Amino acid sequence: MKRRTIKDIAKESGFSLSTVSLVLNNHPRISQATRDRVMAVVKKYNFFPNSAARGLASKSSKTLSVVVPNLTRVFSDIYLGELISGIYERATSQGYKILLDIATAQFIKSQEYVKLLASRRADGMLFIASDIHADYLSVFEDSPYKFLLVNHVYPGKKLNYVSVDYAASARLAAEHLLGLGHRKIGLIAGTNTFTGLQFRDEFIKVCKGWPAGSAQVAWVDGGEEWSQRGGYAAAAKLMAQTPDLTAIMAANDRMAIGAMRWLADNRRDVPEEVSVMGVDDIQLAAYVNPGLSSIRHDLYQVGIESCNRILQLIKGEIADCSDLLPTSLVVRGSTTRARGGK
Amino acid sequence: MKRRTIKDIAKESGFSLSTVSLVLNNHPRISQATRDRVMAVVKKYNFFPNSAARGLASKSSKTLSVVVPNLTRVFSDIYLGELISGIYERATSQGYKILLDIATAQFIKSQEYVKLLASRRADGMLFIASDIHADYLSVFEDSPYKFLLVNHVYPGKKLNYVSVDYAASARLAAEHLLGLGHRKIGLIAGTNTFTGLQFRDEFIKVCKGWPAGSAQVAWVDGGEEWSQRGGYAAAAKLMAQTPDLTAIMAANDRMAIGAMRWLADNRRDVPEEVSVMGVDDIQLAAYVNPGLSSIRHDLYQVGIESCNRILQLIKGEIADCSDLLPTSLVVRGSTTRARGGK
DNA sequence: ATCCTCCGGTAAATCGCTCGACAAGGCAAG
DNA sequence: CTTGCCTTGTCGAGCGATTTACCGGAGGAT
Repeated sequence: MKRRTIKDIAKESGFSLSTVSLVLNNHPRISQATRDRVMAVVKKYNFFPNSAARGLASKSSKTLSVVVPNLTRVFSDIYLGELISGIYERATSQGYKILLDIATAQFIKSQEYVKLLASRRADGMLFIASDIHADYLSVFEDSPYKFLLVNHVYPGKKLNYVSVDYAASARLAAEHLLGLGHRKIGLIAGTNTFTGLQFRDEFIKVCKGWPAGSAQVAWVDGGEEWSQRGGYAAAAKLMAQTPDLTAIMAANDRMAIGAMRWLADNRRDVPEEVSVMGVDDIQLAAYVNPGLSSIRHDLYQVGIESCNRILQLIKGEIADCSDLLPTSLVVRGSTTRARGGK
Repeated sequence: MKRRTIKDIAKESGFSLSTVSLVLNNHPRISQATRDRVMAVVKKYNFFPNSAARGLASKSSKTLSVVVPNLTRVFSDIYLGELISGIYERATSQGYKILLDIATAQFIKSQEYVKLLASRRADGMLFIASDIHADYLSVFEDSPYKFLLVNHVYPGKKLNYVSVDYAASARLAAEHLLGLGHRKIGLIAGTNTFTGLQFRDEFIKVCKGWPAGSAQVAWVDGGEEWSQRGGYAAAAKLMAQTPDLTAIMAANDRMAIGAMRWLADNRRDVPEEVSVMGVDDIQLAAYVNPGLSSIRHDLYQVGIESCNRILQLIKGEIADCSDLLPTSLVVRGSTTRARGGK
């Protein structure tokens, strides 16, 4: 079975090269009759136009680059799943394909992030892998490349982004715990992203300034990976350091679940002795015992929106983008009124 | 900043178009001196050759298509994470990029799976999304397209595959439980994949034929998604149906964890009353309480191996491929000697 | 009948790079 | 001094589409 080209289709259908091309691109210029006759041949051979040739001539690859963080086994992260599903959904519906990359040391070092766009392998880039050391992203400030941070921000750099509003989440979480009377709160923070820092700072700020009586916050770092394991260790550290705290707030659900696990292993009842709260509202949050109170982050929606935006940037419909999406409180069994609270 | 081409580099460096091309492809034909002078200009402009043009001229996209199943939020699945990480690792080291797709209804219906290869958008396809209804994959039997099933098999079709040996896993699991004296076993099976069926059949066969006394196996379907939720429901059904069983075997860890959850909710002690066992040995297996006994499936390795194979197929180094990778038993706290057992 | 629009289709110039065939120059051997 | 070979670089013909400008003919208006 020899490889066919548009030329073969043209010959067989009796029309010109250009006509076939126009048909393949649904150009209105072509009459229905011609269209049908050409398509019959296309179907007959199950012909699909060469995409490299297409890309070369049209100067567009119809491809989006998606860069995810280099966590050890990265996709285990539910967080990414939602995001990518959302992106895929939008991208596909617009005829775009997704090129997947992991932000490994090698990826950064070899400048793959700019190579992808410079070589036109991708028309735009959705970057989910940002952290506070991603200084190399400066290339994209005022560049002609279409670039967007997904669920991240980079204060001080002019970079497009679509993200959940982490400061708002911090506020919701703090208000929930404070409202339950908690005044000694342990915070397991993620400090390797700007959104993580925003969350921590805002959370502490709200606790300090609470009208009904300021609360103490002891915070520890939950580790680079925001993992269950990290949350487990962090809880241990927190409880050793401040044995009398009545609530633990973790910057994501996985760390919160790790913390709950430590508390269970050490015979501390949740929520009777210690309330625990997470962020993201991953599926598993409803499945642990007791159910984990959380802040709902609709990452699927962030994926959809990010993709919408990057496509608009590519089409030139917008010049830049900085969206913050709202979040909401989800109360389950893991948080309750502080023991000994008023 | 205007878009540069290889021609600009040629002009500026004083060499011909072809020379620059050869330099960029590390062709040995070119002397070090020339190479250096050309590369200086390339670096100066941070030039990256247009990949569409490259693909067109070289008839190779240096891209691999990876197709994952259409579970609701697909990447939440740890299973896939390992696989994709392994694939990415290999692919990248060989200069290949990864094009990601989800096997949605639309994907199947529009024949994207063949379009990707026919349009040369990808040089080969790694298909992780197979199930027993994937009949459309017949296109790839004896086709010129480079296609490989990842961690799946398709009895009756001549398709390349690299998979963990599910029958061997079934044997290991059965022998473990039987060795602990279990004679009434509930099986939560996955019946929408051939590997799932192989596992079920082999498990039952070993139980029936056990030398020290054949065991009864009651099996139920864990659902299409092999999820925690499915495992939970399946456990309920199983215990209602056969209240006196002493062990539950689930075809993957997530269903096993769901089952454990049901047992906990219904005050049945694990493993004292009911032993529970899973398959895959996902990270979470060590994190539940008690730790989940499982069969270790090194999916990362499957990813690596799959990628190796598809690259060999592409290069024509091999003509077909059917690899089964070994598995091993991991004993944790969730399985113990059957109560009332001999 | 003449002129002017549309309408539907086509010719041909790209797009930016690869690679096999060819050429020039240097050097060793005959 | 040829001849022949080796090394290094260049020519130029594609690769398979897109897209702009052009063109012939059918109607409609004058």
